[in-house]
Amino acid sequence: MNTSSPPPGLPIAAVERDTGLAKDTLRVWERRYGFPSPARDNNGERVYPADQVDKLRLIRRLIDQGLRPAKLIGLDPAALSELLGGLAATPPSGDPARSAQFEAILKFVRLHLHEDLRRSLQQLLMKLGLQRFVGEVLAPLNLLVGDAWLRGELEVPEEHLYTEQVQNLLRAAISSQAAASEGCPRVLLTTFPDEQHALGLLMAEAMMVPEGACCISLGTQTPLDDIRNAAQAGRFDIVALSFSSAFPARQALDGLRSLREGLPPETALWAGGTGLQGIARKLTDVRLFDSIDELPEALRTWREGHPAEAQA
Amino acid sequence: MNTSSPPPGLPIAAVERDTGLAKDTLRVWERRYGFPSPARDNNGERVYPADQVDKLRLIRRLIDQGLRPAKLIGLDPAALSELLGGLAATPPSGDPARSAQFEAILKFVRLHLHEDLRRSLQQLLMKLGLQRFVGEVLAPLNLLVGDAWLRGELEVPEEHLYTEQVQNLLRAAISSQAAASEGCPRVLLTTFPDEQHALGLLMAEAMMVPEGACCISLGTQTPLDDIRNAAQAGRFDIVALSFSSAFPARQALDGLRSLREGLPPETALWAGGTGLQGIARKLTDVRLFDSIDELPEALRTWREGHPAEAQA
DNA sequence: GTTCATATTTTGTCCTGGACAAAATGTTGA
DNA sequence: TCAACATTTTGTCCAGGACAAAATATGAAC
Repeated sequence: MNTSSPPPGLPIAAVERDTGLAKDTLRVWERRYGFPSPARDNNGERVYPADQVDKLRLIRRLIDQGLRPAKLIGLDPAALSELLGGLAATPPSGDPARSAQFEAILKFVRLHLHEDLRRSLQQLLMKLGLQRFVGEVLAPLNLLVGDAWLRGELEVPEEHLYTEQVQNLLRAAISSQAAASEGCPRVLLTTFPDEQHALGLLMAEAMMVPEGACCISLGTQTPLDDIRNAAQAGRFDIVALSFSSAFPARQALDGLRSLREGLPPETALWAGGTGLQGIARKLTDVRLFDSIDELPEALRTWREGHPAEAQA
Repeated sequence: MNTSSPPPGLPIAAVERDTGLAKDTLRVWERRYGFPSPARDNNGERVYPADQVDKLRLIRRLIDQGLRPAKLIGLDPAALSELLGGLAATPPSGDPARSAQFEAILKFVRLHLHEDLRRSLQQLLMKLGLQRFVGEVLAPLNLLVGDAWLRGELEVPEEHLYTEQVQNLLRAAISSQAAASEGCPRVLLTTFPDEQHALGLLMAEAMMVPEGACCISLGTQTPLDDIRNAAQAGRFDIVALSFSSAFPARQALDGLRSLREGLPPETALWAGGTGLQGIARKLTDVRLFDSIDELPEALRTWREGHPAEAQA
């Protein structure tokens, strides 16, 4: 705690880091739209005031939701927040009791009550079992957390706290089930290089391990060539990829196509996650999942088509 | 598997992603040193051949080790590899039996034998207990893996595989110990925004939880302001930060200083990891750890200085 | 001969302003 | 309602100049 100095502002590299907007984009917006309008330091370099960075953050989130810069840059922060609030696609949720539980969990996240958070998730996991926990709790909860994040009700530490706790729970649960080491099919899980979110992978793993699949996760951000090589070297039956909501559709499409070409035809390619929503179904020989609930059945279907290997 | 087309090369954005070298840097090297010398597509945009990207990757690693571009750019890939090999600071390691185990584990990583890898780590964990496992196995093993990675003996998937397995093991072990929820002191763990590596945090947590500390991890990449806010709001006694080997020293120094100023004096600030090696000890009121082994004793020392809170 | 302060080189990042293709949107006709 | 085409929007790329921070070399003082 020290004397609060007048807000000095951030250099362009910090703004790029904080907002996710490329330096080139920040400069071209300034030229084109007149916003942002950073001050300059002695060296002529841009210095962005904190309030402009905040507005940039809001704009960034709206763009990720499909809106376009020209319509956003003129608005004031209040209007932007309102837009974000209206845009959040909170699912109606059937069971009111379950909804109440979700609200309680969200409250724990907001208040950093990590122990309460851990305990309530743990209880649900024990009550429902791993697969139903993922499908009925984590999937909707992730949407709720995503919406709250969009609305600005959650900040970075809260989102991180939630992710950490869920990760701890899932990894522990998966570990305890993973006795079936020689399972079938062999599934390779990972994400493309620009995808940082690991929860989707863990959830997929949690859905498949109880079915007896042999899941090997490479974590996030594996280069395409490496995915291809690892899949062939490890004789995997299925390569599974996860895409979170803001992943650029084109990149996903191109990547999946290219990977499909590079993989042997007998290797299945599965992809899921909210990032694939509006994707053209033009992909041949790639299984797209609208919901993580489809995974167990997809596994069973795969087994029916591969009776020989199923007992290897 | 399709017909192998002649190497088309990568656009500058992909090279930035793959090598970690900024687009501006790639262009200024080309202007200054004549390397890289990418082809151009119909639109006049750079297209980097794969072999140049490989060389750039080697150069990048050597720069991270402290060498300078001018001396590296002229060398051919073989010479660069040799430099990397000679530079690897493989620690001598005392116990030969332990060394053999490490070699076996490295072999499992190289061959993607994830089940053997999991089992051998698991056995060592059971035999040594969590704290000794981290200090005596993971710490040296991380160095070995880092060296192998430097030399190019490990690629992305191997490194990811290792990280995933260790993470699974540690999270499961920590979860099973974490009964002491109301522990003391309260420790907040995280990393700075440009630090992606999570293993250091988990290892620190694994060293402290058995001592009865209440550890809350925010995972990687928390903005400075958010670290400060979370630390104050959560009434943490200690904020612990982890820095991996290539973290820019200046950024660590500035960040730690700024965080120190922003935190209440009664909140301790601890920092560790190979990224802090050559850092000036000019930081006042920041505890720097040369080795993770120092953590348990540091905790005990802290408790001696805070007898009142120790039973709260 | 070591330690500290000062000069010199190296190096990464920032700048301007122009260009253009890919994506998104609007329009037209079946 | 959908597909094909025209138009606008938008992000990324380019060249080439500039400069401060980091790294290294030089020299003075103990």
